[in-house]
Amino acid sequence: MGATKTDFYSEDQNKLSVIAKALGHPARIAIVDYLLKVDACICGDIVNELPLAQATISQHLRELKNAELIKGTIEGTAICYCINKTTLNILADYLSLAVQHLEKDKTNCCP
Amino acid sequence: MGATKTDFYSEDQNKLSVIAKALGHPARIAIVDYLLKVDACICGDIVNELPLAQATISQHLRELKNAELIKGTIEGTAICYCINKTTLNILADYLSLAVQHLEKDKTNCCP
DNA sequence: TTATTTCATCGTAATATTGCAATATTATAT
DNA sequence: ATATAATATTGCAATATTACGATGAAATAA
Repeated sequence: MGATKTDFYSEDQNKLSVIAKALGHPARIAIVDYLLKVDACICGDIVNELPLAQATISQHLRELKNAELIKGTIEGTAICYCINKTTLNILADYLSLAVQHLEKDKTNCCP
Repeated sequence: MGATKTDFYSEDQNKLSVIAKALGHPARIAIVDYLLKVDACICGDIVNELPLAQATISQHLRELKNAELIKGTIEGTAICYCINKTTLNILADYLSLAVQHLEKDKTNCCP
């Protein structure tokens, strides 16, 4: 056991969970923060920003890329990463709607 | 190896990753979806909604509670769960700001 | 060609997650 | 007190994640 029953859930649910999971590690939040800060697509100086080995950073970047949260293009010797707005939007929209829905809701149980 | 270096990251980064991680499983997205749908704090009929054993659901609920994404109060024999708007807001706000920031940004590298 | 630089991948160890059956806990009903 | 109902916890097996050193691949520089 230990394998997620992906088949059962809706596409949306699976997609949302993949995006959330990719953000579910402080290093990857830190990478996103950094990419937001430098605004452009500065690349692997991320290694200098985090206390992790290059191999580990590369692995985290791959997970962000698998979740389509970042995209990257080869730029000479380096690689240029930047945030994929579209994917970030999917989760952002879901949460906005959820919060909005809760805002309207009067039932204030579970104090 | 295999233990996350929590110490290095900011409180915000850790908090955000904990929330995202809790949403990083389709069953837990499905639980949140269900809690949003029923609007009130209907409880453990969640077991009938998902193809998982009661023990597994309980475990997922515990993780959502640890991340403070849901709160619950004892209601007779049952327990009444509902979404914790405050926590959902933390991630929602972060993503909204990120998207907003990207909107402004002209640099459209990484095509 | 031979470095050097930059990033990716492989192999491996430590740890965490997922899922379930079995059992425990807690409150209500009889 | 005993039974029932709803949820939690425990123990365990399967799998996934995290992190790193070592090595590989590709482009540039010497």
